[in-house]
Amino acid sequence: MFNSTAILRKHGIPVTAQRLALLRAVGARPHATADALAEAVRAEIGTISKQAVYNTLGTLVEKGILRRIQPAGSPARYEGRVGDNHHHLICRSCGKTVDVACVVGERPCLRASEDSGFRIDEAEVIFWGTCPRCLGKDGAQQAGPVKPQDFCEQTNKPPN
Amino acid sequence: MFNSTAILRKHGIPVTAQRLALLRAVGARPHATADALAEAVRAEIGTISKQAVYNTLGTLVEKGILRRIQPAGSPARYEGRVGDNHHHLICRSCGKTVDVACVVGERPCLRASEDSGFRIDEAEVIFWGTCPRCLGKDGAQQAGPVKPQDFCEQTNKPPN
DNA sequence: AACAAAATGTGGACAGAGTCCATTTTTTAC
DNA sequence: GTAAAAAATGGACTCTGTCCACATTTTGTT
Ligand SMILES: [Mn+2]
Ligand SMILES: [Mn+2]
Ligand SMILES: [Zn+2]
Ligand SMILES: [Zn+2]
Repeated sequence: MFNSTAILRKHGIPVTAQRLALLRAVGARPHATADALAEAVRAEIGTISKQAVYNTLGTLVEKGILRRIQPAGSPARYEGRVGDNHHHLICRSCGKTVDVACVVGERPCLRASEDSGFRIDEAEVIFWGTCPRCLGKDGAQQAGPVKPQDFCEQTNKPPN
Repeated sequence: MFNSTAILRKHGIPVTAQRLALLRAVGARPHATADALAEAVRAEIGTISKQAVYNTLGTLVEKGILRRIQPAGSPARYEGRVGDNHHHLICRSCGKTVDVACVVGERPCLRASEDSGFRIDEAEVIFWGTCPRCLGKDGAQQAGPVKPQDFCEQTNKPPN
């Protein structure tokens, strides 16, 4: 109720109920989609427009307050863990997304073998695989992929 | 006129004019989008439906004949360079995409610091930066980003 | 070469994610 | 408290990609 306010003020961003609620929602649901965050905010303050969600998340990402990741096959996801240049590990079957610490820390953490004259500022790494739940108990692939909706505990949205 | 045919036959995929044309189009335009490939095919054989494009590219990716990459902020891109697990370097300003050799070769080429019980099969790496053209001559950022359309030589689509 | 079954291609409706825009409401600065 | 600036709203719209029913082409078998 004041921490988020301070963050917005510090960055010169006008403080609104929608922004505060979004910031709280992201804090509670790392790697959530814009849509999942919108629903979370609606549950808390009643209503927020799709546009306010996108505008706010966009602004917060620009200011470096949030981080946006856009894995293949998924809408964008947002998280409050910024500044540590960590990476992600995503289940191909159910979409479960977990953080993976970067051993280097600062970005870009990898060096490209040839830079083709580019000035490289980031090395984005996504590890793809199958999560423990989607693996059979013996490590074999289960019959059908676990549907994302079957899965998430807090929301009935694709998990994480 | 026979190489692509052989590839399809080898994988048990029925040979159609659309598939042959798509395969040629991808060969000539690495990292092109489905839409750009559709236009290229239309220029060559007159017409192809959007659905045939998506179905065929999907099948070819499944069979390992093509590779699909889905960088943030871009529609999917396709390339015929498969089996070498190379990575990509993308210009944030204009979208120019170039291959970066993987020093390891086989995938997953990176080890995650903790696997959280996942069975990891791929480490996807995208280097983000600014291409030589989008950098000023002294390395300073230009005033405005170069629009993708201003850029590509062969097509008037977003480059590479 | 001709045929039937299987697989593809086609066009058009539709869906998901995100953007644009005019208008209304809220926040900020004085 | 007021006025200017910034955000929020909601609805139209765009861009990628998918679904579906039906027409056409490929295959592989006579
Ligand atoms: Mn994360
Ligand atoms: Mn490539
Ligand atoms: Zn899973
Ligand atoms: Zn560029």
